[in-house]
Amino acid sequence: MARPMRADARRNQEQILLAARDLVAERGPDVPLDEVARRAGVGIGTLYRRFPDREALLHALALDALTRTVAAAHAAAEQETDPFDALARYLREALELRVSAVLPALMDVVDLGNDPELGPVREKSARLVRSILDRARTAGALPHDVTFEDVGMMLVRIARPLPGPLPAEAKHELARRHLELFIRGLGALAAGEPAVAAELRVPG
Amino acid sequence: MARPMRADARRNQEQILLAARDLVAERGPDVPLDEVARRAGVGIGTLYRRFPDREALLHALALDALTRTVAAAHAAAEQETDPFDALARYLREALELRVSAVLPALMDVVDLGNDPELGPVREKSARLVRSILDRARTAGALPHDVTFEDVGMMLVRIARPLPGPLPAEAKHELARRHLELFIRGLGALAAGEPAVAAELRVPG
DNA sequence: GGCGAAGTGGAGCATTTTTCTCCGCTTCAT
DNA sequence: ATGAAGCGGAGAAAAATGCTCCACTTCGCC
Repeated sequence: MARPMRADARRNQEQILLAARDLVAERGPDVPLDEVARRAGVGIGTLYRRFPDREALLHALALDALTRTVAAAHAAAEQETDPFDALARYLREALELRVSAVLPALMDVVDLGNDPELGPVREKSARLVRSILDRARTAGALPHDVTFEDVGMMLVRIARPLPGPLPAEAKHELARRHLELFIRGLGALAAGEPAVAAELRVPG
Repeated sequence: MARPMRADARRNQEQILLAARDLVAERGPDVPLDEVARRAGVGIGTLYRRFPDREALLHALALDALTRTVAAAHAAAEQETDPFDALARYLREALELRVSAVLPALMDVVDLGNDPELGPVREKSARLVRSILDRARTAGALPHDVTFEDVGMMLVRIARPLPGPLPAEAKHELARRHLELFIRGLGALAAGEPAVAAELRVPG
């Protein structure tokens, strides 16, 4: 039985993951580990104690991101009655969590699909998000030719911090703005589509 | 008088810029220069002869990208009569040129604004693109609250290659698809807006 | 409030990566 | 045919990064 961690150690571990999340989102999976340690406010030795090497850190980061995605998708589906609102809510929450900036950056390094620990969580999150999308589409709130992959990738594009001199918080504010633009665009496209609902109704 | 370059030297210089363009777009401004040389099909010595250091190369790359942007904006404005078509055409052409992937990557390293050689070209391109946007907006083909910066940044988001295992060409194909989605979204948003044209007409 | 287990930090060595020079050989253009 | 221009890439030098190790500090239990 693993005995519980000491309180300071847990705090440090959380800070490390948080720092890693931001730095990986901004600068990719190769960011020097001593920078992660510095931003987390711990020594490099502490980082290496908790995560024996880069891969261990990135793996933990991926698991964290995926778990939060599942929770966010769940919350959005449960708490919003309107299908389009549920979709919008999920997208906004995913943006705040930075998952769509972190996970793609990890893809080159961690095998999200086949890893025995990450794979199932990833599948679960995909299933949940897919169902949110399907519901929106069935309700006529999403264009028919916009796929799961399209939405996911656009979210990635929007979530990835732009290069440039702006402080990180300003960049994130812009990302929020562009996400709203995207959400509005989806809604407008769906609204302008000729309804095909008739074809879906049971004849007679 | 600088005498003209030997034909093979010119070819090599072009190949180097092309290779740098793709690699900088994909991997940022820190890509190892010998990789650039390899992709260009030249020796590292050749690269260093033409561009004494990394900054010289990136500077040349920026100038090239800006110049092409100006040409593209010009062509779009001249050759399309419909204002929205002109905007769409400019966006598509900018995507093909990779300028919106390359220039932001250079921003951290080259001062596009204040550089005496780059600054003016950049201003010219901004002026042209702004006018394309203004015309589209005046024609009611662009939502009012979507700014020059919004469009530019969304183009950057779409143009930057996503991380992941896909070959570069597949990534670019996806970027094209998402640009079309963006263009359609802009159109749909504008179409759904209450017309304010009345306010702009001369009273009486 | 004392004690041992757990945790910490960062100097510094090892390794890898990247830069850039140098020069003997090749190619172009006249 | 010739010489000026160009080429390539080995390898020395420098920079970036990975990671260990251990003297010191802190926590949490009694």
